[in-house]
Amino acid sequence: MARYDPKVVEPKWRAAWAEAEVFRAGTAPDRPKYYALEMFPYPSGRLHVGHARNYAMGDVIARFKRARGFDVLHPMGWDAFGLPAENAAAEHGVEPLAWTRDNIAVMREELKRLGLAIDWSREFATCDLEYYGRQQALFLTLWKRGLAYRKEGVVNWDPVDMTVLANEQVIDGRGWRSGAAVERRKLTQWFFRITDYADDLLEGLKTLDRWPDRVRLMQENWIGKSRGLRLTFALAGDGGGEGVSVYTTRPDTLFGASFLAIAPDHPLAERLAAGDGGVAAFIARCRAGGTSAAEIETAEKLGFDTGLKVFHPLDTNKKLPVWIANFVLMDYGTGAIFGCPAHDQRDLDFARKYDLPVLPVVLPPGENPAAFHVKQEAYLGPGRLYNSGFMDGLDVEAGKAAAIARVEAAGRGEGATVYRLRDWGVSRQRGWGCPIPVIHCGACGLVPVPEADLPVRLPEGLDFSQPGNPLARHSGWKHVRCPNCSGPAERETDTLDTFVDSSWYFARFTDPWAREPIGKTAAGAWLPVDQYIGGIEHAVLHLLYARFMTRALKDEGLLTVAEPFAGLFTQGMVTHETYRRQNGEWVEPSAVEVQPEGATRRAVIAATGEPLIIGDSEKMSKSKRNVIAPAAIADLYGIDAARLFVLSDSPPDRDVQWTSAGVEGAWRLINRIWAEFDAPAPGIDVSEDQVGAAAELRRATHRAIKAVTEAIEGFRFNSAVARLYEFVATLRRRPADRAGPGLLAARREGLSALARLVAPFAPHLAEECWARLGEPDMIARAPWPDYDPALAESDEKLLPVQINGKRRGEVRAPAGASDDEVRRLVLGDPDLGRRLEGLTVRKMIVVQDRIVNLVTG
RNA sequence: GGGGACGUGGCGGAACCGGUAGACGCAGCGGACUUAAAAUCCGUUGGCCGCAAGGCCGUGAGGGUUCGAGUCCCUCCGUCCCCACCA
Repeated sequence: MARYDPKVVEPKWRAAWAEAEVFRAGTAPDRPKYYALEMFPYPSGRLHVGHARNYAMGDVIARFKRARGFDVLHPMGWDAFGLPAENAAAEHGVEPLAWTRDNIAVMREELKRLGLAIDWSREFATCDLEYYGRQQALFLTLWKRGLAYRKEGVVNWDPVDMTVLANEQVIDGRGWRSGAAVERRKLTQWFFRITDYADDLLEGLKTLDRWPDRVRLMQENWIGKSRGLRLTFALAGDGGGEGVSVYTTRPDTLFGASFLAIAPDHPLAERLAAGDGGVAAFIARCRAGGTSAAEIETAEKLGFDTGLKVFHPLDTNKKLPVWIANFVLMDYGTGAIFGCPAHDQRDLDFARKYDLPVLPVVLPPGENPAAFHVKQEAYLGPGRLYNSGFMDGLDVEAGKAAAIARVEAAGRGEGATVYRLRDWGVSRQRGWGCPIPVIHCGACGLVPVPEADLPVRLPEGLDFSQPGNPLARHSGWKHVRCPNCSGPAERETDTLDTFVDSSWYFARFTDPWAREPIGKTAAGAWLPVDQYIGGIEHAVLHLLYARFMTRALKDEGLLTVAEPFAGLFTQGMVTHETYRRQNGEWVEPSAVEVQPEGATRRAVIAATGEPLIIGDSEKMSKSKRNVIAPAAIADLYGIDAARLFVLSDSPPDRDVQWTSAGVEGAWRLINRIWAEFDAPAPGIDVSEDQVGAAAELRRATHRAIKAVTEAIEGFRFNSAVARLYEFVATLRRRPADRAGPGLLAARREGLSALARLVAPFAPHLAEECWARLGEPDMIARAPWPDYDPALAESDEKLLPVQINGKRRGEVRAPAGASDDEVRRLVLGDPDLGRRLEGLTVRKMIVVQDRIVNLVTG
């Protein structure tokens, strides 16, 4: 009996797959298409088992669908622009391109070692000129369509690194890399007009029935649609102009307004600041405030009374003061609010601080108008309007409608829909990204780089040693002639946010050889992605940007679908225990020995015996030194064991804790499976009834096929692996292989099914088993086993019998037995009869093939 | 502050539609093989009572609906995630 040796078997089959190009997509036009995709990795340098789990999941789907008769597209590439390469360049003086290419080379080999069913012929990196050059063409397309534009906006500015930071790069008000307090700065930046699609993106969520509810909800909240009233308050006195436009979702509380508040960035505030040092100083004070959650939580409400007054739009006898307030945001609504302190907590806090009137206008049910007062808590609940003129007596909803109607009739405003979603700022002051293909000409303004001059190539030899944008510092690159007037001009030195790179790569994969950015025929044939797999951390940003880009490209006629990802699965992480020395230094798991000690365990450094502190199981990270590399596992047990383990121990959308004992369990399974194929005929139990044994084995086989198939389809890989364990245990019991053609055939059927059921999880092992069965072709090309539903069911059921809901016995009944049959069996059962002595059966509930419950009086 | 998810043995988890709670794995315990150990194999393992047959309890806590609740409803406790001065 030959021991299974993954070190020999695994490379052999990987070479065979590559040689035969089994995973090449688009080779079977008669088959339906299936596009399986995992979010492509950032080439950070090393693969860890978290990657392995992510790609193993996609691989199970890809291999399963291939076996089920689909022409599967399962590509791989690299999300290759980004900061780590610049950091490496700054710290070690290496070119970002060289650093990235080296990392890709290492990670590609590591990925290949996972034995993934990937069409490697389609591989590309976003830092390839062939990719980002075409992205520049797409940028110009968006610009032409009015979906890209420049505007002055307030951005997160890192004063040390001298660059704009995305919101997600600001952690607790500080730059994630420099640690410097982030400033809010006004800068002219490029934006994508994602807000044009706000409603469409929201509506589209309803069609994504194979997305997790949680992700759809997060996107819905992020888009943040609200219905309300936009109205203008006319300024009293001179200097009035057009008045102040305000947005509210509570027009019903209009009569409770006691002040107007505008954002510090509001044009009116800036106009006032120009002539008043006090205003200017207040605005500066507001800008200094941090944006972290903690700071917002504790931030004091600050206000500045401008001295201006506005008329109440529904009651011109009433004038309201205009304040500048730090809690009003310029980029939501109109950047101005009316304050109704009685029914908004923030307004109330503000009113109490600055001694402004609090007039309740919604009377809670059961309250007396004379007795009801708002003290320190605003009233947000339902009720009847009062103190509200023509709206008195209406409920909140009717009041909203009435107020909107009246304001519209008076020509002072209109019902409006407002979204929380903001346009996507895509400018980055970075040197390692896709250059924005635009030229600034003193005479002609913004000029697109002509198509013939594309791509705009990143220059080599950029200086990353200083903070700021190396493209802007580069001596020659930015100086060009204007394509229009041939006068001296400058290139745009901002590069595109790397989220732009990842918002169309899935379309490029369908035809990476296309001359144009997107090969329309291939994209039309392959998209949408049938199953997309990736981390929950992209629930909003990447997944929303990709949905926007797909819509924009559809409107341009380049794509035929609006939704890029028909199915989405968000996988959990792989975690590992952390170990640290008494002095706090982290120790990597390979140096640690963990021993049981009573009910708990103790960890020591294996070499020295030095005791360690066992920490929580956490996401693998370099800083905590708890990273496990798949290669290390492959050396010990083979990559199939690692694949099996990361898929088996937890549901795929939950985190899984990596343990060496767990991998050893998977390794045991591999050896047990191999033993069945390697030694097909020992172990005889002659006393067994062979006909019965064959039937039982066939039942187990068809049951296993059914269970594993359904588990894979339902993304319950952990359950699928559990069913494999069970099935192998059944085969191992090995009733009698010696004689009886029925039994030998049943066993052969079982082994053939087993190999194919195992194949998505442990593909190398499966190939070896398949070959051992004498199959001439590879299992990678074999069809998924079918099951016979009749065979998967047993013809006799063991029905538990409950008396008053407690299990008290059981009866054997033929499958599908009628209520009456079961009744007779239950009443005729001597054990149950004894239990029912002295009791009257009032009711008998029979659930076919499942359970019986007797209710006694 | 708003929104959401989840609480099941020593551990990871299973139970898909309300129908035998704890599948499968890990760890533990007992045994076989071995001079011995490792590996492997067999058995066993929710708690309590009992020699046994068997009984009682049990899915965070409390209540409800139902013949029947881990699953549905209400209240509470705990953990985690997302968003957040969003008008």
